[in-house]
Amino acid sequence: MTAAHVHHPDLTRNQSLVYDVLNGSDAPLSAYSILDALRGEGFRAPLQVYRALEKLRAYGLVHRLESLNAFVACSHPDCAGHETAGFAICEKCGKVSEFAEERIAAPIRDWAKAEGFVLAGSTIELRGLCRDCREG
Amino acid sequence: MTAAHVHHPDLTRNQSLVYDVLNGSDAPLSAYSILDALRGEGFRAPLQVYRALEKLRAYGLVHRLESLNAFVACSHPDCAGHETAGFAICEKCGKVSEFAEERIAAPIRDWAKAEGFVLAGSTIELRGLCRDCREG
DNA sequence: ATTCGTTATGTTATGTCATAACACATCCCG
DNA sequence: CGGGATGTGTTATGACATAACATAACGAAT
Ligand SMILES: [Zn+2]
Ligand SMILES: [Zn+2]
Ligand SMILES: [Zn+2]
Ligand SMILES: [Zn+2]
Repeated sequence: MTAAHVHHPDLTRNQSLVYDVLNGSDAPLSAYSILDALRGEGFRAPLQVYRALEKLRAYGLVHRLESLNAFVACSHPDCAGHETAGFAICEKCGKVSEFAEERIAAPIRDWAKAEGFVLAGSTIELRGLCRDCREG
Repeated sequence: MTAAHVHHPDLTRNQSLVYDVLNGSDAPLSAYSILDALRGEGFRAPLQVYRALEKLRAYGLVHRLESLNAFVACSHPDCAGHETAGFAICEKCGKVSEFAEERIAAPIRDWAKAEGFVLAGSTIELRGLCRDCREG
């Protein structure tokens, strides 16, 4: 566990197990990968994972990557706040960088406002090569 | 068919059928919905739809909405060009507005450049209420 | 016109991701 | 104690996507 989210509303055993698996991975994981990682802890069925993920996402501890059907632990201290986080996904090594740039979020909010679109949430995912993989 | 994509590399029969279904819909459609819509034309299996969709996406005629697992016809004349299109999805009526705002795309490219991230593609999807549904 | 590579198609089976429905347990508060 | 809210376990099912193989259509080169 990194230092990012040490403090938090008490997690249940299942939620904590799922979070730790995600946080210990350096790439996004599918729900079924998490399930397999936790069979030794007694997990048997997908719902045990999905229900934990649902809560962890509500707490802002975990994000879903829509373009991968996979999940990552949040890398920011308080992500429930910044609702317009984005993700840069390396197609070679699988690593994901989460960013929360006001320079990117603001024009999106502006566009929505001008269109009369009531913004409830956003998915911003970039695909490409991270710096390490570009140079390698 | 709108006037948007009248000119184009010849589509095969399957590609043309799939495109017409998407273009005639005012909301995104799943691959299996398209399949059902085309059973009368002889479609029997998901791959017939997925293969057509793959080509249509390569031509820039169709986009995939990752957050919905669904597909829409492009609403721009030449979408193979602008690689950073975004979509505003109304959670009430299902309508999707495609936008290609330089104000939004530019800061994303700038961020990638500064990070050393080689941008290959992007997913930008907004959820919320469209103007009509907000007022209703 | 025949050959041959490329692209499209048809079909079956399988893989991957996600949720419905029901039962039982636990916790917290009044 | 009672009773609602939340968490859990389990089985079954639904929704989305692709692997693998066979056949057909097309187009350019000989
Ligand atoms: Zn975050
Ligand atoms: Zn990389
Ligand atoms: Zn487009
Ligand atoms: Zn609407």
